[in-house]
Amino acid sequence: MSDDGRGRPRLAPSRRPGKTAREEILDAAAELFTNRGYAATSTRAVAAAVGMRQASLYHHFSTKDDILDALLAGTIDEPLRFAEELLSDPGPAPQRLHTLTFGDARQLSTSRWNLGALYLLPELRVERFEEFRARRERLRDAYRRLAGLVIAEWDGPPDAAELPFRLVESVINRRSDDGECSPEAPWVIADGALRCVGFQGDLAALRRGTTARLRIGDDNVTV
Amino acid sequence: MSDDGRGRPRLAPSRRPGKTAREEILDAAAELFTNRGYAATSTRAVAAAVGMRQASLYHHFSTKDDILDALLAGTIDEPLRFAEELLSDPGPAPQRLHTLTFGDARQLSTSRWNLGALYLLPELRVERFEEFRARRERLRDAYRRLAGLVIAEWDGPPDAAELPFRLVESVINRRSDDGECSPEAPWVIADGALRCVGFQGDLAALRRGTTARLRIGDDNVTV
DNA sequence: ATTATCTATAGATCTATAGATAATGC
DNA sequence: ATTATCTATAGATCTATAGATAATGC
Repeated sequence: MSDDGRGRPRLAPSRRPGKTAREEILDAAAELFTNRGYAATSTRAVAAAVGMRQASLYHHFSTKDDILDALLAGTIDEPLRFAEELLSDPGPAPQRLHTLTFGDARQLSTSRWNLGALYLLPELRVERFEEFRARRERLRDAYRRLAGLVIAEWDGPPDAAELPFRLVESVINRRSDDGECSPEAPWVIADGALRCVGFQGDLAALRRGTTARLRIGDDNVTV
Repeated sequence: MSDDGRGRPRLAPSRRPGKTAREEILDAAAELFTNRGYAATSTRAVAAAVGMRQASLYHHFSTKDDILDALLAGTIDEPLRFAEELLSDPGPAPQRLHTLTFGDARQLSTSRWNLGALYLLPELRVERFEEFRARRERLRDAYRRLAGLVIAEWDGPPDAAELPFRLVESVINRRSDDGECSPEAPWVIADGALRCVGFQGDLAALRRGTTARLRIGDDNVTV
């Protein structure tokens, strides 16, 4: 923790990754919320997983909902930024859609916890989470627009514009069912997204373009 | 209720569809579990939505988990039966996969409550729901096998066998996000599932075959 | 003085059980 | 007698707050 030494010491030693107590709490909450459910996880259980007392959580978060919101916000900001960057990019639409779907599918499949499983929580249908829901809708819309461009270009099925976003989300279900998602899956999903919207060009070329854009293998991976 | 008149009368008049108290409870629970979450819905709330006292639920179900299990079992049995029937059917694989994906997508999109949203609940990861999880895995496996046949036939991507099942599930997410799913969606999903696995034949012909098999428009719709 | 923790607890739940009651069936 | 409801409540939570305590910073 960056606040190391400040404040009364904990009874138990720290047992979570994270530079700050806040990060430790978020890591513990992510594990419990995704594995046991949000409503089913008590603040006491989160505190125990961090190695602190239940009341001490409230020094870092005002309510349990605030913990959930911090987790959700952390998953959507970068994908949304990248999607809107790609949407205003001048390159060929199929390549952009391929890169977006692969990038997001990979992020969802390799993140430490399967936080995407929280996106459909009925608990999010309240004003408190309006901002998160709005950002996710913007991401969904970026997918639809990009897919629409490919559909127009390849004379694909007009109503299929929704499918690429949903194929990417399927990573969440696979991790939920199997505990993991194979490293090939994001590629298969990106290819599948293009096929769904009627693209019949060279998928291998799109894979090369996506590899180049995301600099896979470099240290500069940004997604 | 078929037990009409038997037992002490309720204080409130019945306000749910269903011939029996059990069915009324399941309808109320389905609405609340899907709209507010399972753990977040109290047995008191379910009882209030039925128009009875909290304790009266326990005359029909021993535990809250039993209510959830009854709801889940009711959604999986028929799709599983139909999937395994199609798997052992002698017809062309693309037609069978098209019919299966359309049938299930339509069922998920038109059911009274979006019960599919309960499939990923972390609460289901306990012994109590093992049977439900096993049945759902059998359904998933039937999809994978049928998809594998089409992939072999059309030299499609070997790893895409998982995608049709996930595309069908995307109906759940769309209802969850939008409150509904367009009547065209099941057709778009069935076509998309075939495209994903490399099928490049006549989709319009598959649609006609699916229409015939499911007798859409007849009174005999079985899925 | 400030910070991060701790102990203790208020007040509001929640699930499930015990036993009474008000119908119909026989 | 049987059934389906009711009232009442036990016992176990759960979230959040109040106020004490044990560190470091100044």
